[in-house]
Amino acid sequence: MLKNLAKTYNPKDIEEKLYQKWLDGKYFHAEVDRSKKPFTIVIPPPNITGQLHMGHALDNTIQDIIIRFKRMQGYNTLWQPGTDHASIATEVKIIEKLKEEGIEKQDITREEFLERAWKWKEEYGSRIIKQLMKLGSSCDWDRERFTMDEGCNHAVNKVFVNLYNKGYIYKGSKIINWCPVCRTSISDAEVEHEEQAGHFWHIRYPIVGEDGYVEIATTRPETMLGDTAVAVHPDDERYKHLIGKKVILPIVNKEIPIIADTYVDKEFGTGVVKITPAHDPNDYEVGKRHNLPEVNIMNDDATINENGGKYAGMNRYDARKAIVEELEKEGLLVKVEKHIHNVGIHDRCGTTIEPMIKPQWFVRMDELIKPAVEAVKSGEIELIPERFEKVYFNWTDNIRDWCISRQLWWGHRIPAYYCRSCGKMTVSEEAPSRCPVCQSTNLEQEEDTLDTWFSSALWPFSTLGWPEKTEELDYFYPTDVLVTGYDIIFFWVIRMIFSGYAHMGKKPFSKVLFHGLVRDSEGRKMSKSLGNGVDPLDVIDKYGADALRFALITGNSPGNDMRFYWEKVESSRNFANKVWNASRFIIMNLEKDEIKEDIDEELLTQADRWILARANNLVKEATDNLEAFELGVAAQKIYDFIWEEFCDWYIEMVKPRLYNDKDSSKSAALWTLRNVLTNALKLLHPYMPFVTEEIFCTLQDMTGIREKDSIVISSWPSYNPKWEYTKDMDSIELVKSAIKSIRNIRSEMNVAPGRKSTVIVVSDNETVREIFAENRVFFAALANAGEVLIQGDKSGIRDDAVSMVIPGAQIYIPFEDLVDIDKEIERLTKEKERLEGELKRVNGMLSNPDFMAKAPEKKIAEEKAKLEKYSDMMKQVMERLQSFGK
RNA sequence: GGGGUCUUAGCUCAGCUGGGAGAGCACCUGCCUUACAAGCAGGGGGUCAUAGGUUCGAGCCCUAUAGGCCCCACCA
Repeated sequence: MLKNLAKTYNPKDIEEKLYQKWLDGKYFHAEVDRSKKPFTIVIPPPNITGQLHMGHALDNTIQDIIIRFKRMQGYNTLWQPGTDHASIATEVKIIEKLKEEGIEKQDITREEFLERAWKWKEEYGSRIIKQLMKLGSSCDWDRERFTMDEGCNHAVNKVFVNLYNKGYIYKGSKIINWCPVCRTSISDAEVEHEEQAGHFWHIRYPIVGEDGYVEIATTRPETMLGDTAVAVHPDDERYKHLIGKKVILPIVNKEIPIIADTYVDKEFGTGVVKITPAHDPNDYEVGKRHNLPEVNIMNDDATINENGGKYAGMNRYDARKAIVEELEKEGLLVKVEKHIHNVGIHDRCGTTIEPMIKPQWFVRMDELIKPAVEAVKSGEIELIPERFEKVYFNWTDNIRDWCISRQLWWGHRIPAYYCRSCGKMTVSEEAPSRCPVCQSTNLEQEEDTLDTWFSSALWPFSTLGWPEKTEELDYFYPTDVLVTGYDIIFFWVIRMIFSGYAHMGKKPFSKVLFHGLVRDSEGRKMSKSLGNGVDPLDVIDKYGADALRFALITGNSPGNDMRFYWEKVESSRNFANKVWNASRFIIMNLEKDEIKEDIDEELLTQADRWILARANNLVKEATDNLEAFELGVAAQKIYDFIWEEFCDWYIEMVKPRLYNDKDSSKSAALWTLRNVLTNALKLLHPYMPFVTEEIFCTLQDMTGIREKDSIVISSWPSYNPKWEYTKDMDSIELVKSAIKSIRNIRSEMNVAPGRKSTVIVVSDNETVREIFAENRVFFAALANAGEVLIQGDKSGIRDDAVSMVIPGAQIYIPFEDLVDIDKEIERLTKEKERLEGELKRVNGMLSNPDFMAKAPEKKIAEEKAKLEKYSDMMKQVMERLQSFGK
């Protein structure tokens, strides 16, 4: 079986097999178990239209790391998965598909349309789920939900009726954002603002009964067709006398009043504003204040309607052009200026929004938002990083009613029923058979559907069974942490929070962990139109899921955007390979011997105790970091430990013992290798689930020491005081610096790699000499030393031997050929200068009375120890220099 | 207009509650050493944007300035 451990790690060979094993083992499945503490995450449900992109990859990797970590810690973990029906996105897809068949949406019935939509969902809706599996996501797939499944539907209707009955949902004609392409209203959150280069047209409106004009500046001349007033500021001396008079609306030739309203900014434009209540939100407000008529001049596709007279049928931009031409012809156009202004566009399709007055359904937010504000203020819900609280409060402080109705077919149809006989409306969860007022059976359901986010807002409890009183709901709710991008804080996070309080009476989650966007290597957003997107599945295909996951997590901090680099994936892949090979080495050695689970601790060497202590320390730190969601920091520490301390130092140190069957501590070496490797694999598992599982299982099969069938359900390593790092383990650090010195000298002196050097260690400290004596084997193994002499003084050392100073000792390497003494002096002088710098700093601190008085004891002690160390090294350097007569 | 955030080695970024500047990649020099060349060993490279301030001590805290990015906002 070991022969199968290839020289390089090949993710393709194992990922699918292992994922299937996890599914078969039901390791991701959670059942209510009151004897264990639950830990729950609900997935941000990906759209059924979606394909896995880097944003998903990052979001789900973070969730998977957390959930795997918690699972190993012994929590009863539930990662609740599911998908979102994505009303507009899906409807657009269906319409596109219909078009390919030459069918327009209006050519088929609602029922036929929905039939096709469901078919589409069955066909493509699970695509993204399969992709999430490739990433290694450990969701409880047995509990997969869909925002339009029966249960969620039930929840949506229930919530709608509840809110309606409490007066929080109302229907009304208000000005809303209209997308002329999608032909639906959208909420404020779905409008993006884009700076566009436009124009300022200065137009004259003739004053009725006088010769004069008022000059108006507008960016949208076509809307004049719907003007019902002209406004000035009440205090504007220039126009005060005109208030109450009338102007003739050009082209339309209609008299409209000049009104006074403080909304007008005297300084801006000409100080006179045309008022179009039906197509501008501000004008709408002005219109309400002054009881102005609202003249809608547009059709749903933003072409001019019959109110636009001869312009009827033109689209908004053609009409603009034609109207400007006509004004010019009539001498009413004063001038045209270039003007940059903000234009609202629909975030889904990029179409310029047309404000329109239409009957729509709204959620009144003022009351509902209160507990959501309080929760974050009091810390009951924690946003990570904290700075997003400002963004959150900025939105809640300026909250406006939420327009929830959409003129779409795909979605939750609003449970309101109109009586064709008496006109009365009934709102109820189930379709009423008769009108409660007139008993007529001639009822008709509201055509509109709900904003897709209406159902997403209920996700944390609808997925757990609400409105049924399920065990799951009782046990897993509130959930623990929500992981999502900061870009949907308004769409989703806030709405889940207020919904949780409104319907459950409890918060939906305790913490929200925000992450940033994954950008391309030049820092641009990945987008289809730019063609700069990197497909996570390509990355997985080339380098493996573990490499992708690790690359996405390392080197960035919560909430910050990051750039995607193939080089980073490559280095993560190299790390996976490093782990693979180190394990291969260990397994190859374990194979030859019989391994026991326990060890006679007497047999452990200093090096063994050192690496066990370092591993123990890592357990503590990585666990702390993970608890605080500092995933990148923990990953870096695990990486450094495995690569440097474990592979580059410990494994190299242990080789002589492994290759010597007579070595009495060989079994201790093997035991330590297995022990440390196992713990390291566990710490790494949340990040790199596949490679760690493969090795973990091989290791178990090999040694016969078995914990669990899978690392997924193995237990998280815990800090063990027995292996605490103690002072005497510094001996290994001392040996390490000696080895580094020898390597350094050899490299600088261009010693041929194969050639052995005699090494003389000089120390007047007996303890230090003992340390080197005990560990002398490492000099040959790690630094290619030949004879190693350990002595108390410099006797017998040639003057031109090259030396390095380390704390408490000097390392000499005599060369057969004469060494360039000047070069040696130069080296020593450089070292002297470095030490002088250090001593100056330390002495400066210690001789500063303020420092001595105010700095903590511990810090002072540290500095004193350093002073001693550096002084000693300095002394040695000086002696050496003096021996050269310097 | 309001708010956030960033400015640290050639590039991309870490740096946890203030206590001797780090990683990956790139670069230079040796090595195919029986786990790994997707590797090993050694090395060069930073006045932590600028200017003040707080502090015994500042990359980290405060203020201002410059530049980049982002979000929110009804100036026609």
